Amino acid sequence: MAELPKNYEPSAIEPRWYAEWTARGYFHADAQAPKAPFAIVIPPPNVTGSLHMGHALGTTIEDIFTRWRRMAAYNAMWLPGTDHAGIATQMVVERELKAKEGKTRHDLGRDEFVKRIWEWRGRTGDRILEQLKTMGSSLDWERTTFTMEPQYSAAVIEAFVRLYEEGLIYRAKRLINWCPQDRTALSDLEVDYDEGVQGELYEFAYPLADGSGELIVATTRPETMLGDTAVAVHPDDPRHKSKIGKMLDHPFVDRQIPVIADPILVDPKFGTGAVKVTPAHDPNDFETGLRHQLPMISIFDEAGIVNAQGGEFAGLDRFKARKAVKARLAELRLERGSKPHVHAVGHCQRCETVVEPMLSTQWFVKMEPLAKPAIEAVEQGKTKFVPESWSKTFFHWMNNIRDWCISRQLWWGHRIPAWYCGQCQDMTIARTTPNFCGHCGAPADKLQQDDDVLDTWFSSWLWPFATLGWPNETRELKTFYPTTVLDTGYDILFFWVARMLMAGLHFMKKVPFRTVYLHTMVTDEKGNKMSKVKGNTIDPVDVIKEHGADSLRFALAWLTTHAAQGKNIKFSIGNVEDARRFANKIWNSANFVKLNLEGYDADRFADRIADGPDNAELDLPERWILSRVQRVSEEVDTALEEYRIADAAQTAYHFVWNELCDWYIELAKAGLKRAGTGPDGASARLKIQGALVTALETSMRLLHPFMPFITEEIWQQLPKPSGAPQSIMITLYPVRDVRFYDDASEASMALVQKIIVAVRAIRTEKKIPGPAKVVALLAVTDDYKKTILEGYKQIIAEQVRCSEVRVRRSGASFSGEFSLEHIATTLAGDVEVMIPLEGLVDPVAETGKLEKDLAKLENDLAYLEKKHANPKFLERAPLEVLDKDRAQMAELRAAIAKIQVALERLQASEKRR
RNA sequence: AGGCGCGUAGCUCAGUGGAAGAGCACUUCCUUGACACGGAAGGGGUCGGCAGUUCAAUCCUGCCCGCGCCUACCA
Repeated sequence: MAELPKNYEPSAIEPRWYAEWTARGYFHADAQAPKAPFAIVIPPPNVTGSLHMGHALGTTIEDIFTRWRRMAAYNAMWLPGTDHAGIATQMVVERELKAKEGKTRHDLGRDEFVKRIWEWRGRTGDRILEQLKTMGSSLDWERTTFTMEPQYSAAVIEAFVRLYEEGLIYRAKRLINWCPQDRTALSDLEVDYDEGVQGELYEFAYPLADGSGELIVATTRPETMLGDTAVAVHPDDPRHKSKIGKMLDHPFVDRQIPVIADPILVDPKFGTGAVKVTPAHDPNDFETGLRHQLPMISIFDEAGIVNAQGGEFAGLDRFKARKAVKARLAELRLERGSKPHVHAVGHCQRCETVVEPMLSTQWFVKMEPLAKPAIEAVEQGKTKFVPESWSKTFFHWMNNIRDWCISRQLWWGHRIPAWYCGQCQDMTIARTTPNFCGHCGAPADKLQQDDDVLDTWFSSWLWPFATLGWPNETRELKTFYPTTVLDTGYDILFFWVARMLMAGLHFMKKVPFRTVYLHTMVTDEKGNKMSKVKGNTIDPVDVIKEHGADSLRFALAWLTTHAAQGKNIKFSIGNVEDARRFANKIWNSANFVKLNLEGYDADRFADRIADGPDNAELDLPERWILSRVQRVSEEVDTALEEYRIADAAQTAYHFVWNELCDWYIELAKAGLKRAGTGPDGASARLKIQGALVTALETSMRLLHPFMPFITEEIWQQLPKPSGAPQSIMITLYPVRDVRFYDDASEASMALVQKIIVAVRAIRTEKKIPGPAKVVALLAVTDDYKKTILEGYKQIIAEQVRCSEVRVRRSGASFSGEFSLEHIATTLAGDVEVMIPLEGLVDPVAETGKLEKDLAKLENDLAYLEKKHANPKFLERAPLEVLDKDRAQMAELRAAIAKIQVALERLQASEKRR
């Protein structure tokens, strides 16, 4: 058999297998298949997107779950798709239009511009989906969905119309978040608050109209005074009480405004105790305006420029207006000072422009009736959060939910299905373009459709069922809804997860997913958010090119613990390099196995272990490794069931590296050497080869969800019994086979390992070079251990490269066999391990070392004895603890006795000298 | 301001009511036919501080000190 290349080269393997899997249709799940369903829908990346570490993490997690369940014979379906991403996409195309043609979207007009976006999409394709393929994602590509495609759009409109008919969608003039740059409304969630912006609290005076004085107000936004329609004071504030009801002169516009009393808005302890009220540009003032029926005067246009209401300041940008207003107030001697003030300023999530609260007619979803069932569903455990602590955050937001502004003044998106009649002014809501006004019957040409489109999230919240054919009652929905797991970053818990729960319960009457797995954010190694501007990004595409998708995936899986809130995955390329070393280790272990398969017959070995290990006449190392691989399989499977991804990955890693490679392969080398190449050794060879292949093959299946490519490549090359499947993807995931659980062999092997380590430690300590042959003497306390060690002394000798191992009962003397003054001694548990080293052992140093060991053991024993001298402990501690302690004390006493014997021996030889 | 969470080996992080673990880094030795992207043997931690509950606390409770995140309208 050809030797594999020395180092693993992922680039030679990964694309080939992905193509093969796709061609064989392994990723596709048949909705008719008579298997238990397992479904995940991908959080649809933006069409404009390019693969970043966040996608890589989510993809890795989702593919691990999907492959794992697929291998457990579930009907595993992982649904791909992309989001039209309203603002983001429109911005990209607008920028391109500007750069290439020097035009704005208004130059083209709406229809032409939307056409250009579709063209752009056709040109760039779904680049992000192609990138997901390089990750090894086993997505069911036949089900790829785009949120703007006709079928999906119909679902969005259906949802809108139903909610409207149910009275859960309404159109109203409200104070909303407005982005003057993008010139659109934003939902509350789309506003990011910059905490702690250093600003100023500016004070100026409004003169009382009756000339009886003035009222000083404090504000962070002086320019909004152009829209003031009142000044509020606290009704019980003695400083201002007398002014309530009086009028104030506005210095710049021809208007008098009242002094009103409002205990909600005004905190008398803050500022001057008087608050200017601008109902059209501040949420609190808006509420105050409603309470007092104040006029609401908008002073900005949609670009944030002062409008005609601003009198002499009309035409100025908001920030220029601030300076101008302040300057004029100073001129008029109305300025009353200012002090530094730290406050929060809202920015547009997309373009970072300071958001302007504006009075505007928009569409809203009434959220409370939708939130209630979602809260109940989570309370009742119909959907579970992992980690569980996120449910608290969820409840907090859901219990304080506010109506959702869903209209956007964009061109790219699902246009609101509302038509306004030019004849009767009434509004018609319809699933398809109406031919007549629903109210007065006016013909279509009198109808004008609403210009606005829906918030992108209004389409995404339908994702788990709209992708499966809703509103039609499809077989897909029946099979795959509710989906099993939703995996996403915690950053979109409110944007997406909470809203999907609400939509799913409302439209499908069932939760959209059983489990929400919230993963953390990936940051750079210092914990900073990765950003192109900062230049600290790690591009998964580059990482895959250089190190392979398997390494990237394994690195991420290794780091994916149940992360605490507020903690991120600090990622560096070093993590990938570590994973790559692991891939290389696997590769070379497979190489070793393949090089040692002379004459191996997989069918014969399969027959041999068909009834478990007892009838197979296996030796200790084989019984041990086959037992271990089963236990590890159980551990990994359990960890995945509990969403402990890092634990699963690390458990498999440690098995492969530390047990299979470091121990079993070394034991197998010796075993194969012993068996030789002749016919006499055929049976012994078969058992060892079989154990090697079985352990490695099982490891490949265990690791396949984490590292799909390398495991497939190696799996393909391993000999398998006839009738084996064509691909590792369609094998069964390893589940425990308890017949191979072998406590006795594991215990024996643990003892053997302990002794091997002890002998090696002596050799290292005494600086005995490799080839030097030594004899190891073992003194044991009981016959059972003596029997075991007698049986495995050859194995020990092979592993520590000594010429001979002799075992005696403690007390039985080795004297007469070796010169006792030159023996190095150490303990492996309670087994005394001695190596006679003529001329290499300094009796004084050896005495010192042993005394140190003795002191530690005595200290340990004293601790336990003291504990056991406490009657309350004996009375209240559970039996297992007592037993464990007692066993430990027995072992300690035996060990102490051994050291004492060794010390006496040294002293005796000292005397003789 | 409220809520959630974190503080464990030099670094990044697991973990458990019964005298602490991993990866990387570090020290010494080893190119013996799977792998130097390797092997062997090691060093290293009063588990943030103080009190309490308990037979027993790194783990539970309270307070304190540092730090992160989320939500919120303080002019």
